[in-house]
Amino acid sequence: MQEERRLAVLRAIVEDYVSTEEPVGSKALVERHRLGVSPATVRNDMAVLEDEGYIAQPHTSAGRVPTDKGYRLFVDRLTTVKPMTAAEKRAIATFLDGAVDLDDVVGRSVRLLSQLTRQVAVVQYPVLSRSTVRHVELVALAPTRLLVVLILSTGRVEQRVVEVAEPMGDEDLADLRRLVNRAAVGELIASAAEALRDLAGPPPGPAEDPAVAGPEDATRATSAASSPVVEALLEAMSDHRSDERVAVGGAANLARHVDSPDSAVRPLLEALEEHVVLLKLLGEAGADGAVTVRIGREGPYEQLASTSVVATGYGPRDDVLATLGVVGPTRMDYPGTMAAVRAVARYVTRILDEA
Amino acid sequence: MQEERRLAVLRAIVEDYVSTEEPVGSKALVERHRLGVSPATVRNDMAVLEDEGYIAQPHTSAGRVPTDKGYRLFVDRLTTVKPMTAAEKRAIATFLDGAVDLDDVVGRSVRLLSQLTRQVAVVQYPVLSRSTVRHVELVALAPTRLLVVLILSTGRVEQRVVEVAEPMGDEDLADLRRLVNRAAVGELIASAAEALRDLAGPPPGPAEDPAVAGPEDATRATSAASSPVVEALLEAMSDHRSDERVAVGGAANLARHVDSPDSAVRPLLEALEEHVVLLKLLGEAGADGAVTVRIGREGPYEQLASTSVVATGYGPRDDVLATLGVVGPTRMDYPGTMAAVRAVARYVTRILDEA
DNA sequence: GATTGGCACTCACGAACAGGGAGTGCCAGA
DNA sequence: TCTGGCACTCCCTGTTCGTGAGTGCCAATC
Repeated sequence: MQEERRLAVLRAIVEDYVSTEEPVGSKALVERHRLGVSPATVRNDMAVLEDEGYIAQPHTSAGRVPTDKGYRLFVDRLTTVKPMTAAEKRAIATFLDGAVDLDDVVGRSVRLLSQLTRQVAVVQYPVLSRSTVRHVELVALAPTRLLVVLILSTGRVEQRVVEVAEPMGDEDLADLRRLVNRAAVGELIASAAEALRDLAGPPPGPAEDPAVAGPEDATRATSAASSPVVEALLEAMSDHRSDERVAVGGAANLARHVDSPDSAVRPLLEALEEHVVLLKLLGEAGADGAVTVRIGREGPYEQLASTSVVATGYGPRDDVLATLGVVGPTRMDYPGTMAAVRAVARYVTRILDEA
Repeated sequence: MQEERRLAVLRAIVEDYVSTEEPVGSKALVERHRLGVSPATVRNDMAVLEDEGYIAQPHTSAGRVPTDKGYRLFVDRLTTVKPMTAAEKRAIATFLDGAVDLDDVVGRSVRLLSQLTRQVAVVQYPVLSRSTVRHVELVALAPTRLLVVLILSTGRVEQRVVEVAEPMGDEDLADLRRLVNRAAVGELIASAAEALRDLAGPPPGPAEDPAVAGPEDATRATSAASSPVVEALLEAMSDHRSDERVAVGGAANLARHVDSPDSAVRPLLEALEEHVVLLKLLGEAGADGAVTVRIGREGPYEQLASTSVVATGYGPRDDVLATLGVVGPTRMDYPGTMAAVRAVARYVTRILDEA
């Protein structure tokens, strides 16, 4: 009974502190919330909450401020994610629908998310490892120079220029293209990589049984070229740079916190440029629908002790392709942020599904 | 004679103010620089410089601070761009040499430039308008769905998915591919666009003389498909999004100025996210070698009155493909920044030339 | 036993104030 | 034309002090 009220008090403290940005006292609390008790009672509750570590005082005779633990309890038990309004949903849908390609989808998402939450938004590009090879294209730039283009099911395009030992004619090129595509198209990139490695053949024994690979496909020129081409493809596939790509938006929102004392804008700005750090921050995302919240020191970086991360996975058909989320001060509107993150993840998933 | 010394005083003021970040007084000036005169003399010079608008006092009885006009004079007449050391040059070269593709070149440049200058670096992607079409690739995703890939001489790849009215066989596809490539490859994108428009043919008269376009190329399916494909290509070519692409790096360096009063980090952070704004900031770049400096209010944005831009064009063979530069507070090390910008532009140009 | 009103206490914050110091302008002399 | 000297200005820092919001505790009350 009193327990229940204590939680109500905690909720009220969190809500007030988030909106006013100032430590909240017992008197102000009973005025702004219909708690039905006197300030003195609230004070008693506060004392208990403080003992239990949910709130703290910046100094004696100041109001109370939620601790990380307090926010945690708030997020876990005291809040229900408020659904977006119909108007907001429509706005999200139309904003994302205009996207022309993958880069654009990601770019729009990040802008949208940062505007919805007025925080810094981070969107990871769909990772390669789950995607399949849609097509491999070879273009002759010069007699011994090829442009290799790898097109993936996510819409991502990787390209490499390779030099080959011998000049290739149109026929050779067509043969090689057919060969490579036959091996890779439709496969997950992991298995495609394997198939391609087989194709290139083991370097020690170049005189392998040609009948296995396909007798009439392998002219001298194509087999000479296949090795560097396959190498480029493998490199493009395993290139971690792609896995690590993220888009960041709304950094200007940090300026709002520039005056608060411990907000530590500096390390966050630095983190935003280190994409590896960002990915670690986003963390392992739960499946679609489950929004992960990491509060302050729960995260992996000591320097970001006063920042929280709200993130979730996205991707078609329960296949979590990547993660998106929001980074902001621990003092943030968790319900609103979680709702926005969830909504955007859903719509992005839908868009990718359609494409 | 006195005129000369006055300029020396101005130079000394700029240098001291840039390094100390504090208004500089007459006494400190004679101590730190061998001016060979007394503080009183310097004070007289300062009074003249202030009358002429080159320096100003934040308040009475404070030291002097350069005005925009003062910085301008300093940049134009009092400074020689100090060349990079051999070690720096080597570092730049090796850092940029590792790049695998265009995106990587740009990404590395922006990181390099921000580290060299400890400011915010901005690098514009090479613009489409000067580049030529290297290849157009068509890939069938489904019977009535094509992936159109446009490959440009700069290494940029644009892609679009288009729906066509009638199913296309492999032959149709090959025909169309040949047709499109014949029209566009090697052309500047402006003339390629024109050629493509001719190819699609005027919609009112579909029964144009087929002999002109090439009799056996145009099967029913290909001519039905050509229109949407060409449309997608034209869109990709004229898509201003590509022209406007820029990379930004080193935003964390802004945190260094977060405490200074009028530095106005906020609008700058906002500007960094608005790529159109950034491009306007970089401005029309002079040819390679000529570094443009815009100081404070010389720039187009009132809100960025206390930020300067140091920029230059880059691109192979006097062909200015794009612009790169640095954005920072008016109080910045102009000689060092100009040297870094110039050096990076040169090396990027060389890299692009080789590719 | 939980709640409440009362009361003394603490401490951050802002205003008012004084002293020190860096810097200036001006003037007379070299 | 330069220099030394001098009075003046004002920013900055530290101090003091009053005020007010907020707390903790206790006795009284429901």
